[in-house]
Amino acid sequence: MRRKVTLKQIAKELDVSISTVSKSLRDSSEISEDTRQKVQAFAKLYNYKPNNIALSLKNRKSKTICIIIPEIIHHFFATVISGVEHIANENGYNVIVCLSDESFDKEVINLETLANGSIDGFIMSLSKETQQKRDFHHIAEVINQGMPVVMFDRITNDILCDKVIIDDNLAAFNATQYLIDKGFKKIGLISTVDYVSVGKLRTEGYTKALKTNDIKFDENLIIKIEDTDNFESQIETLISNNDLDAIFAVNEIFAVTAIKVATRLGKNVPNDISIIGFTDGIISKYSSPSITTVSQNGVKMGEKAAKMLIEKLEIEEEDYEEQYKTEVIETELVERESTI
Amino acid sequence: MRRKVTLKQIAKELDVSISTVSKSLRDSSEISEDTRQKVQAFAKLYNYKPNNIALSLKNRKSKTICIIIPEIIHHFFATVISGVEHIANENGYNVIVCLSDESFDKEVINLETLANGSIDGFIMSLSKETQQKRDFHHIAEVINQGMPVVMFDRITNDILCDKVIIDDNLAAFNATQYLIDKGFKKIGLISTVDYVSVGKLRTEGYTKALKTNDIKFDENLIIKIEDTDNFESQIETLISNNDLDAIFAVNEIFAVTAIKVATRLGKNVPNDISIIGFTDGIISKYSSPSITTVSQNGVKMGEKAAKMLIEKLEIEEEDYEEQYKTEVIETELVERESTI
DNA sequence: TTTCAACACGAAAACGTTTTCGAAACCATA
DNA sequence: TATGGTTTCGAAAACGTTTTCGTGTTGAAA
Repeated sequence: MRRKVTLKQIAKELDVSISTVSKSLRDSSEISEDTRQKVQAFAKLYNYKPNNIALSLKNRKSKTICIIIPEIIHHFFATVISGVEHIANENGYNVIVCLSDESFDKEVINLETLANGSIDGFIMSLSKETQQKRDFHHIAEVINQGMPVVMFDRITNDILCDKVIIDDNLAAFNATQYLIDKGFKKIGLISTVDYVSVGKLRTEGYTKALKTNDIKFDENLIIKIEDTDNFESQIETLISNNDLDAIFAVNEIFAVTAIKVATRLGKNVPNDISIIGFTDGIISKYSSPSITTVSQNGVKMGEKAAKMLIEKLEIEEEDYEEQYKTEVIETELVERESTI
Repeated sequence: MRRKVTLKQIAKELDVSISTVSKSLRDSSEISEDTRQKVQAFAKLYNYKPNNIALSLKNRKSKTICIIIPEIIHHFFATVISGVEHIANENGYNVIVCLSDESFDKEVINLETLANGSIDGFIMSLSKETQQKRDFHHIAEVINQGMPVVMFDRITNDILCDKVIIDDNLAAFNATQYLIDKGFKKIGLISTVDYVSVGKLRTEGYTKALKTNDIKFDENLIIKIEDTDNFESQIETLISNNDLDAIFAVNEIFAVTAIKVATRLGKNVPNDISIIGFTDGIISKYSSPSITTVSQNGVKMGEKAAKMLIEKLEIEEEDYEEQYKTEVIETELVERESTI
């Protein structure tokens, strides 16, 4: 177990100065062909690699970005990470992944511990708790310190920064419209509580589609799920109490559970009831019947977010102008077997 | 946008030395109560936080660990990350996530770029390509440089290091035995090609169970899937050409696809054919019928791996003795609807 | 022989910490 | 007053780089 070799050690061995070694390795013209080769050969022999930490300190940048997500188990977030990682790697950046576990406090801690030189910028999606509290001072703080932040998916308008989202409202509108076009009138909605920004937006899209098509809005056809424990019974109540033509669910889990419950209640999907989900993950793909769903393309979101962040990081200090963009990623309705 | 304040700046403002500031902030008894309070108040006012990079350089450790996985989209790996992150955070470590995308080259690059001070240790699961090439020099190298490595799930015996695995062989044996106990004799196996270590082990467990119960081993009942593209047709051939009682699939995707194909072929799962999968992810849980499967508990694997790594990192240099453990995580058969 | 550029290299600062050691300044005791 | 022990602080080294600037040596031209 030999320790990593440093410039100093090489310098000592070859009886030259540290500067000479450094310059030789960087092919500086200041150094004679002779010593340059000697140094390079020696460095190669001992497998010299510059110490990243020292470089970070010197350059005042770490070439590392951090992505904070509420949950890694969600397929969507995993795909976003995948996209971020891809672009980051292409540009020589590393990715630190932090999980907030939907907790405000963990989000704060993550930001605080990493905003001290460890990383160059953040990509983040808000935790449920943060959205509920509407307390964003921790984010404002890191931005104020000059650290770029890109928010995605679960964002807030209270913070000025780059954002990448899908048009949740429009996507939900289109999904609902798709059902309406099939001739359905009694369309149920399985959504989340309103403080989850995307849940609220999707609910609004659903409502708008109904209104646009002059379909009576019925409060009873909507359930908003808070905790993830006993939502199956809520869905069961929804389906058995109303003779629904179709259901729009704001995520995969809700959609697949709706299918399961409907089937158990003796309804055939899609013949008796059509179901549309949101997020095109493995559940939608492998469910039977497979699920018609709104595809968000998490990979593309991650890639876009990473690109925006890195772009901010690489512009020179003097050229910097405070200007924020919000990118909207296209969604797509993937038609499968759960709709007629 | 104010830059982060440093010790030097505080020292200058208060007209004391850097050492005094540093000591004051660390509550050194060398400093008088007076100046200590003065410095601390000032630091708090300007929200001073020590620069992590500088600390890393000084302490020669980064308090960061890296986990390299083949694919983040796989639910199992996501759960492992979750476990690692949890334990790491508890111990004040950050987690860098790297994806090898099942590529040998990316694995090498990840190891090389991070093994230069950026991180203190690795947790990794081998890429398919690496397992196929059986080339592990890159891992041997970082270990040789004194950097601890913990391998999990997809491991190799060619490298000496800490490992955390499940007993794939035994788990597969138990799953097969479970089917045999139900009275099934014609049991199909959907596995991966042999160079994927876990695939091979699970195949062996299956074979052993048959042998132990004096059931004739039939080559035709086994398929080993290489690429993930057209495996559905292979499964279809398997099911339609043999009148199977049951199927053991070595992962979720294969299991759920088997259900889908069997259903399409007019067979009822579980009444006509029972199916057991491997990995207890969302697919198994939300499939209809839900899938009886071997639960690996990725979270526990990740936690264990992280614990082992951090333990290695925190022992003093002089107490260090080269000694490696292999931890086996218990598996569990989760009974659901896909078996009779 | 003197002068001057070109060449080859080294010293030192800088990035932001922590820590060791030395040195003033103060007080109390002999 | 001389001695010695505290108390309180600062200088400097160290972590491993890169880079600026200075300096000594060489060779050629005057």
